[in-house]
Amino acid sequence: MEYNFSSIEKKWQKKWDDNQTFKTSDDYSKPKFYALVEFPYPSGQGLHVGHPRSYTALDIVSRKKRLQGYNVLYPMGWDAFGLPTENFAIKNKIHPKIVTENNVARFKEQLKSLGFSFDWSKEINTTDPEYFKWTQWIFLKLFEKDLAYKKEMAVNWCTSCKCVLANEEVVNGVCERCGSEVVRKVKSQWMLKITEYAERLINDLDDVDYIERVKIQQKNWIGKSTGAEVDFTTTAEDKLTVFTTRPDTLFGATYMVMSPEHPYLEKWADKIENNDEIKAYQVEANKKSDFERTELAKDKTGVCIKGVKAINPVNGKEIPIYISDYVLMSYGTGAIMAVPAHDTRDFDFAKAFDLPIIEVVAGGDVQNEAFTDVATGKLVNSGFLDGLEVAEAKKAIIEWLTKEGLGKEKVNYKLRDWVFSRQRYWGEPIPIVHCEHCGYVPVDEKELPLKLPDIDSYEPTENGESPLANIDEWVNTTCPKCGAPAKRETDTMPQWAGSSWYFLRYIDPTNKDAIASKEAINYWTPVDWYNGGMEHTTLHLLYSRFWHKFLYDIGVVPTKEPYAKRTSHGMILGENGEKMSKSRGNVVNPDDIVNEYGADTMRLYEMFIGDFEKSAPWSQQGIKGCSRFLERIWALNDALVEGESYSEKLEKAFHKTIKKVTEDIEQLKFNTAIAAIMALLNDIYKAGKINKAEFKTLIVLLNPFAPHITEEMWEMAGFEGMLNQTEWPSYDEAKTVDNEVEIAIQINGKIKDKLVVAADISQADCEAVVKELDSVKPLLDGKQIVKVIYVPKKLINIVVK
RNA sequence: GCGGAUGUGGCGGAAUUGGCAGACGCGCCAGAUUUAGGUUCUGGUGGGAGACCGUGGGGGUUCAAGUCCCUUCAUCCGCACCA
Repeated sequence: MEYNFSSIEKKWQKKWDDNQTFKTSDDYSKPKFYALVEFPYPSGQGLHVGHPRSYTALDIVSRKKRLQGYNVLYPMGWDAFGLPTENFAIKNKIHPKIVTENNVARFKEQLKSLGFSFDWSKEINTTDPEYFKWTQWIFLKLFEKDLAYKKEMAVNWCTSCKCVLANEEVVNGVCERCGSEVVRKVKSQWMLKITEYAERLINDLDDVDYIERVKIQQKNWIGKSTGAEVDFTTTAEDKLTVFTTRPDTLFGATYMVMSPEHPYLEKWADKIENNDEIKAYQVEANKKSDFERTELAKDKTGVCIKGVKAINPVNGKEIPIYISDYVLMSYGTGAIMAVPAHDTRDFDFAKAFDLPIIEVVAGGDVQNEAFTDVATGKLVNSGFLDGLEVAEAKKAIIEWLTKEGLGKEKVNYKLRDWVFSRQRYWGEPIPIVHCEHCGYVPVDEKELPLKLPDIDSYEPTENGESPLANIDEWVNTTCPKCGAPAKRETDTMPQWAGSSWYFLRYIDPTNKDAIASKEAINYWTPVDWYNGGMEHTTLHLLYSRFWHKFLYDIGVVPTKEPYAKRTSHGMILGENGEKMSKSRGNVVNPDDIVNEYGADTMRLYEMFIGDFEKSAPWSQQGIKGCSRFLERIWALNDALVEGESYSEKLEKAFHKTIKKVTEDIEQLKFNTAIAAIMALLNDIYKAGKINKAEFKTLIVLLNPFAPHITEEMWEMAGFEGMLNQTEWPSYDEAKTVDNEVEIAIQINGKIKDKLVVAADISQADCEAVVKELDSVKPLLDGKQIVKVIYVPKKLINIVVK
């Protein structure tokens, strides 16, 4: 009978649906396994071939875990708020809600056509008011705990989206989404104090099983550095405080630099003699975006402040103060002490402005190059620090500063607070009311969800306000506290809000009284295995860890970390090895593959394509190999025989394959698991027949990868029930070991021959046999045997002289 | 500049972590089946006529190196004046 994948796949997809085969059990006595993949943004383009790579991987894990007796939660939902939908809505004059519905319907159909074992009864959608009610609720809790605040600040402003972007959303100076120019603009924004969690976000990485590069990337992003804050007195009254990681070099500070935005410049205006020059520099600096400032201004520029000097607290020396845009207001204190001898930037600046360079750590040639090594070298020209090593000097100077009241130890982070406002319609409304008397007042929890009003125009206003600002009847309300007329917050939340906690909602998606029931949360958290893209490491993954820690602090969740294990899949590239994109014309549509080869082949190929964690180019030829493999599997229907037809060799091959596949799936090595099954099939073909027990084992092993064909073959062979209700095969360790092995015979490390021997042959016996071989004996003639290395089951190496 | 990876046949990729390099698949070659093409099946397939040579290049450690050490080159990704 022909392998008609199309009808087989439809048949089983319907059956699974009708029977709710993959519905998660409420039996909390069973061991649980929570498998999670990043839920997609339902874009108008439909599913990309990249999506199924992640989904298939954890579908394989989920299906295997179910067969192993776990209660598995493998859910799917929609991260549906966001700009592309809104832009499409504006352009085509369709409500974003409708656009979302259409896109979701398409995605869902595509996902179902691939046979994923999602529990669709747990489906969620971030744009559903019953969902975002809880997104808003979490925001109110953050507000209540002072972790949400409003602040006037320079923000990244996308000129095309007319919207604020988080730092993370600005890539190379342009908007990550639309590619338009991003400029700086001062606006009042809602912020979340993620910085308050910086230390815990670093430390708790020790307790989770994330792939190393994710941990490293998150740590780098948070950017912890330990140093000291030091107060410099000035000839103006104010102390100028700096942050430095090298307090040990304090004696070498020959000038100071303030950021052009430093508030002291205004304050000191009457003491500064060259205000015009400074103003001009500020204007220049302000014109540049952050990108230009860092990208183009490698040559140091700046202006010396005339009329105010600073005093180095360690030696009382008067030193000049400059302003320069290489010092950022947003990091540390907005001012630095400059030690040109031991910092490359300070060195460049000192050279440009002809400032003195004083060596305080010996070991370099500081007149020609900054000496930044901290591991070697001892302090010089540094008074009481002389002779100490850098680490000792750090300790000593911090002690001294603390004692003298001139400074203290200090930790700084690169991580900034999270800009949480968007001037857009299609997002969760921020549930805050602004009252002239009471300030920012939270909307009463009972009022949630605070829904979006239906409006005709979703365009942001020219002055950058949210479209909601135009809806008077929505904006105007009363203060929940004092009852006076008040105005609603018109900004909405960023797309990251809904995805920061979605894995909790899957647990109990229809709960009206809480994010999820306590019992369910206690059972299901943390997520056991979360797979997603590397691009979400510093955005979604960090944000959701932050929210989860907050929810832990307020007693909503029982675990400090949301995800016990995090892995990441590589990209699927176009056939030409480049990233798939419309403009490159190398996009592969998953629908076409499913139509031409079937879902099982598609799934198999995406897993066989290469190392799961690395990117790999698509190949139309390669997919044929997987299609052929399934055809060969299917053909076994005709090779099926009754009774015990085991050859011992084939039996061992089975046990080895069970072991390999079982282990490989856990280790993300899907490609080699499939290769092992292919090799086993080759062995079966050599035998020419297969008995029922072997057949059963084979199709169960293959089932997680190719669920439709294996269910069909299960049914055709007359096994009981559905395959997905059976058990994962076990193996006998003893039967994975061969009795006879081929070992390599080496003379001086070069292979001269191979020999089949009993696996447990002794070295002496083996040596005796080997030395008499025709291929070996002449080579030993007249030589002295220095030693013999024998590695059981591997090789024997005779070293001669 | 800093951080992270990667480099193995014509191609995608394996290699139990120091022990027979190239599993598995694609492609290719030959044979069988077929009127033929396609499909399918069987066999072969790193290079070299050979001794031998082969995991980006060079050096080293070792009985033994894709794997460890030093050095160098190339490509990709992330961050980027973070004091």
